[in-house]
Amino acid sequence: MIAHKIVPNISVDCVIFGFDFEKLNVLLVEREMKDEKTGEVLIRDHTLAGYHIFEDEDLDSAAARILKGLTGLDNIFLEQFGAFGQLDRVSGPKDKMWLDYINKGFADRVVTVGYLALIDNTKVTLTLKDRNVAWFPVSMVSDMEMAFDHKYLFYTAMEALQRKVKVEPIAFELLPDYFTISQLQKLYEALLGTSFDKRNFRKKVAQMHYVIPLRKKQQGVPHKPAQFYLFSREVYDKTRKGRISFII
Amino acid sequence: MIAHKIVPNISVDCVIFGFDFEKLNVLLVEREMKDEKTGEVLIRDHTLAGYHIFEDEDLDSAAARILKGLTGLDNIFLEQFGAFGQLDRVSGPKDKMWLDYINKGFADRVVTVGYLALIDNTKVTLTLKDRNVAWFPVSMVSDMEMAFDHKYLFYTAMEALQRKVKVEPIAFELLPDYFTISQLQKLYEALLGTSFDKRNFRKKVAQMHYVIPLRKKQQGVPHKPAQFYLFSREVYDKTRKGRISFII
DNA sequence: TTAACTTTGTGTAGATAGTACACCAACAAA
DNA sequence: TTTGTTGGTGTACTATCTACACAAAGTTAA
Repeated sequence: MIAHKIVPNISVDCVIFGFDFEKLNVLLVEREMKDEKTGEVLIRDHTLAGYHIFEDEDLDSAAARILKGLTGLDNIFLEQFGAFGQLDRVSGPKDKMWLDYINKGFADRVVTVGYLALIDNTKVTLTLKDRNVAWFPVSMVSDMEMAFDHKYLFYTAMEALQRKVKVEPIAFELLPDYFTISQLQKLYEALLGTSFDKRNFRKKVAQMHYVIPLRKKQQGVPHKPAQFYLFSREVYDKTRKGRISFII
Repeated sequence: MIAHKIVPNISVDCVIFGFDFEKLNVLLVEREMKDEKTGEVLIRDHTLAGYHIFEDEDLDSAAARILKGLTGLDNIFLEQFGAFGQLDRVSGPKDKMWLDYINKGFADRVVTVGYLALIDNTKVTLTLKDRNVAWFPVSMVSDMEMAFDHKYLFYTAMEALQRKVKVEPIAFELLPDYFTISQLQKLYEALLGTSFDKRNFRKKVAQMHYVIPLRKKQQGVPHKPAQFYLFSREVYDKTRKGRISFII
């Protein structure tokens, strides 16, 4: 293992979203610091998955590295949602104390680049055990204490996600390869915080020729089994209409 | 004037767009370097408006500072479109030579944050004289030589602009306070590289209640004078419909 | 084996928005 | 008064959006 030199004033933070067929979740890392003598808990809050970039790696690679380290996953949807450089973003009292404590040679002034990651929950959950990493419902974030400006980063990521999801077929990144229309609908409802009429939603999906029905059906469910579908990016790219819709 | 210390490895670059009622333009700075002895031109190309951030300023302020320095304008639409951190982004042969030449203590590895600025051409043009700064039609950029990865930044900004313009009422930032519908149509056509049917376009504008007709008309034009309109952000914010339009 | 439960999956009618298309009106200049 | 130029309007057709109710296909429990 090569020791990489970090860039002390540039970091990358990942807002990692997952969907459990019920609600949208975000992956957070617990940050804890105890008084060495008394054992008193001085800091216990959460941070996004992030780290400083290395001197010999670009931003996207740094984000991918962090994601892989935490989830074991490769080839994940990962996209920038902004750069953050407020002067005081890492200098709250707890944050100062923390940086002192871990003593890694990070600068006082750090610009971070935010990445948003969408992962298929069914493929993870395992690698996380015995680490201080866990999924939290996005609705819970408002009540949590978070390090640095990470709560702000989270909400910025959330807004970016809601904007993108209306305009690009990225929601599928949060679903397994095979999914039902109901699952897709629940996902959009969770993402946008709304609810849709079932028949109208399905009519819409029927127009998306890149959402392709399979011969497979659910099995063992105590109700009428649903049909599985898959998302085809090839079909999407081919049939995509460059529609212009001014906002009214 | 206080001397600010720069951050050697973080910069901001502004892609400044303007509209002259005919086409979309971008503001570029000429970069020239001559051999000290022979006078031979070693470098003559263009860069975006950019500079390293200062230690005591955040990213948005740095972008605003750069914009003000170049155009004299304040309160300009200015929005991030990405962060760029490729390892080799400032290390082409000419770029190395240039950085050596200007010798400002910039790092070899620089992460830049791209900002896109939209300005009302009628308010500038003046302050630019006797500087190596000029407007270029965006269609001309493909044939120009540009410093660093600035051509790539430009195209990324262009795509971001085209995306945003379909979904947010930011095009108005490129027009004067009062404008005609034809000017608005030409602007959208220039931005998106398409053309629209006049009647349908005007029907659409009529639905945008935030585009408000004035009593004023054009004067001194050798044809039927057009009515002026203005954009009202207040009305926009009030009447905005949170429409969801999945892409098909 | 029947009944109860749960989720799937379907159609229609009215309203709204999108598209394609041609001509007269108002002004300046010659 | 004619010419040139841009501004400004309406209609018929199609596509999409919205609101809304009930039978079908499974499992489970009586």
